[in-house]
Amino acid sequence: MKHIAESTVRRLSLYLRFLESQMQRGLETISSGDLAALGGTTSAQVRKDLSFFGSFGTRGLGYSVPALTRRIREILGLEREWRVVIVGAGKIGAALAQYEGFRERGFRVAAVYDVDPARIGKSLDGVVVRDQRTLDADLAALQADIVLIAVPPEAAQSIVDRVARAGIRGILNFAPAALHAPPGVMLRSVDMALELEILSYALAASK
Amino acid sequence: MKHIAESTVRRLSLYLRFLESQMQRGLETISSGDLAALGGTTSAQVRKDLSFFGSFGTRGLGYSVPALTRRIREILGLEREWRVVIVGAGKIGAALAQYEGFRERGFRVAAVYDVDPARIGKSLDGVVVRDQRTLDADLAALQADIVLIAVPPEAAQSIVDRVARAGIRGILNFAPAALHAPPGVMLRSVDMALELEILSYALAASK
DNA sequence: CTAATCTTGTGAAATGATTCACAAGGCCCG
DNA sequence: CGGGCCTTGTGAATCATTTCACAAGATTAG
Repeated sequence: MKHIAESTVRRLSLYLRFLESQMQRGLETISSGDLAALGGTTSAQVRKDLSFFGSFGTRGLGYSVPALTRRIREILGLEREWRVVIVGAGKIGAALAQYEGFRERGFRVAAVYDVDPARIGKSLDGVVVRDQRTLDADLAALQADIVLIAVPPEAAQSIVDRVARAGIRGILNFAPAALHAPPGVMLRSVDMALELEILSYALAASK
Repeated sequence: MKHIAESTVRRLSLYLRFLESQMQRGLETISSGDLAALGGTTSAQVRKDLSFFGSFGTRGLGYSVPALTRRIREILGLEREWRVVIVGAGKIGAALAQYEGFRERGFRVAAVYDVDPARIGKSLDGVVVRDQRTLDADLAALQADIVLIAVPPEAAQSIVDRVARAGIRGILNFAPAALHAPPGVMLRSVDMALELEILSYALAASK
């Protein structure tokens, strides 16, 4: 299939959120304009986004809410459950381990790791923190699909290298560090301080 | 000034990180190629990014690390301290309140709010959780610049409305909800489940 | 059945971002 | 001091994304 822009995938996720909330209200159909209003975009953008994957709408009427919901979940790969391993059980790692939003959307936290003996053995919402030395060996048995990195920035790259070698193909990094992954491994970063700096720029520039 | 793309500002933040680490090592100058290698981009991109704000380099030599560091900090509005208020003291809010990365980069957590009596009064790294009912009235006295939203998704929009009315012009939202801010208010969202869904898409599509 | 009204799907146009390519400037060595 | 070697700064070209605009399909009302 042709390459799809990340911005398109991001919007599909948003549409899905909205569709799910509309489904709960029992709405049967929805137009591209309605979907656009939520996402802060335009109806043409919505139709173009969907058109990359086929044509799911009915002219004159709009989209079937249940059918489009199902189709987007399928496109995003959300039919299945994804098994997530968190590395780092500090403030951020612990908060992620207990975050409801992951479970709700089909991401199951299979294990949490740390190096600190004071943290190892503690339970976070039913998941016991394990010794990071066993991480590499455990990954296959855990059937882990995705690794979340929540360790100090100087330790982050070595985690990427280790889990990539162990066959992990998806990594979401929360450490404020610029990391590099080998080809075939998808690495994304969420950098909270950096997001604040973008706000800082905007506030300072608009003065 | 001409409008600057968000992707450019994002990269400037990354360059700054790298420059600061090079400064500690005492390096005097750096080339666009070196900066590019870190950010996973190209030397032309680095030069173009910087060229929007002036010309700071020396042909044949590169950029002065201290001078470029200072200049980027200035561009991003980071010479001053920004006062941040966190709304919501649940798992995520508490983790954000204690996050080192903010303090390190000049963002000072001035106050934390919650509605839950069980949380109000507790201390998070020296900041006492306050009653959310006093939020609107407190904001001016706190001289808050930026609000971080870490409340349940259904409560998030009303926080945006309240703090915008109180004069806040920068908001960073961590709730998985599509929010809308009035004109003149900069609103960004960090949606952790959505980042996982983008990974999910990539993993499912590459099969 | 026809007319009026919606709303999709999609080429084409417009806009935006990145990459290319090279002249110009500055350093260093002999 | 002159030649060789780097590296910047920047128009122009390429590539990507968004917006426009409209034909075509589908519904509803009379």
